[in-house]
Amino acid sequence: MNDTLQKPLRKGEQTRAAILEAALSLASREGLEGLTIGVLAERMGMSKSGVFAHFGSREDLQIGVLRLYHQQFEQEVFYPSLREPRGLPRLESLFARWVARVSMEIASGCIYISGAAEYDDRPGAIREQLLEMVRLWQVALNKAAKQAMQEGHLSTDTDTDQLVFEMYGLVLALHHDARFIKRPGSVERAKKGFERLIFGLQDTSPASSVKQFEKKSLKKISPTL
Amino acid sequence: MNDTLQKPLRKGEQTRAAILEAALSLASREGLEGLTIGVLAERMGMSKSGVFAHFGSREDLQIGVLRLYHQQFEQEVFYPSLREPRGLPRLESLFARWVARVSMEIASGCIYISGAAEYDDRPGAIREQLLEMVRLWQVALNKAAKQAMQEGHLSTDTDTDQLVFEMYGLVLALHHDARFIKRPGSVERAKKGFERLIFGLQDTSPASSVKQFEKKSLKKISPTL
DNA sequence: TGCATAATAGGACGCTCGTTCTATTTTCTG
DNA sequence: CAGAAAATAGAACGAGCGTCCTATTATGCA
Repeated sequence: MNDTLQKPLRKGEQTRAAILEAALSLASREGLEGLTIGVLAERMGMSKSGVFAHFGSREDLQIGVLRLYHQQFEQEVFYPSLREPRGLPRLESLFARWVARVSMEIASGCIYISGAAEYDDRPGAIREQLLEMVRLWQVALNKAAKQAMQEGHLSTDTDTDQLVFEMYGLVLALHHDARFIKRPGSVERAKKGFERLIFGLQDTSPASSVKQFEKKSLKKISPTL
Repeated sequence: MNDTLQKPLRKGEQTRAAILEAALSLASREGLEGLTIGVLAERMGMSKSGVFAHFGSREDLQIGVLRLYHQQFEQEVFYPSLREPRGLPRLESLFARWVARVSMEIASGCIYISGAAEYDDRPGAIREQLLEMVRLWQVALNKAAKQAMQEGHLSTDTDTDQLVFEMYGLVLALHHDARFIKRPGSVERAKKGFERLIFGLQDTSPASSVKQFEKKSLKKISPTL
């Protein structure tokens, strides 16, 4: 069998990408489960079958949307924070960028969060995909927290699982209050909660005073997010 | 016009109540938007139209479910806590009973929380009804927190809005981790988070030491929830 | 420039949904 | 117990859904 069909054709992938972007925008507002091929086609100015042909099924389309969101999340939140020095600065950057993204998404919605509610106990490939991404993100936060411990920025007996749990809670509360209740000031509350969370866990022993100072100055280097 | 038709007939209201209970159970699992008259009828062993006749529309059915849930929530969480002395004991009771209820709902789901995600920005009567209930609950928490301040159980400069925000975050994180990720230990994390939250806000001034003692002993009077 | 092939349109399918209409059964009451 | 009224069943509707099939159009390479 000859494998001569290697180069992907341009037009196809191009529209496929455009469809995925529109689908992401739609799914952010209506939920992944509310994403419908008919509406998507209408928004794209295409026929239903024309849109459909780019994906084997609706489920594949939804998973595509999920992957696109994950990619954007990595690009906007995760990777930039890796440029911060490991320890508290990086952890703070992860949280700050996360909050910044969610607060920009107030008008549309975070798919990690809305998806978690939609696929609570609806088994299938979509749930698996979403679960993997959320787990990955929590693991990344946990790792950053552990490094902050090792660097002496956090108390050595810090329960990092607990810390990540509470960080997640703050962002969930932000999403809830800002998006559902439409209450202003939620972003500030999330940030304030994080400060309180970290402040209670900071290593205040004399041995770590130098590193505390390091952290403070690092904060000045990396400006507001 | 004579108003002779006053007494409501028994059978009708009876089945209506039974339908609402089944609908609540269904909506807890599938979401309010996933609640379907066909499935509900099947579960009730009735015809679709038979079920439908008890409600003017699907929306009315959904609002009925919402009201039933609210009623149960009040009965299980709110009213029993009012029997606790005002201040920190009552606030603690509200949170503990709230957590207890949500952790019992892990298999089914809390409609306040899942509903908030579903009706993020889907306008209509259902959203309004849900919003009113959630607001009411947050106001109740806020009031309890303010009373705890007045009683001297919490520091006088406590930001009660912030406190409620973080309490809500803890429960949202519990719901998220337990129900979506299916991670064990989430209930303990929520409780631990609350302890940390309160501990940092307790009034530790000498003048309030008596009230602190009162609080401690009161805790012994009202046993585990 | 031609031609294989990819991309898209159009229509039809079976299904489920909420809702309505009409007929039948059940329930309560005078 | 009879008869009015309420409760329920059954069938049908129009709409929207995902999906499939078959043309038709557009694309990119020889």
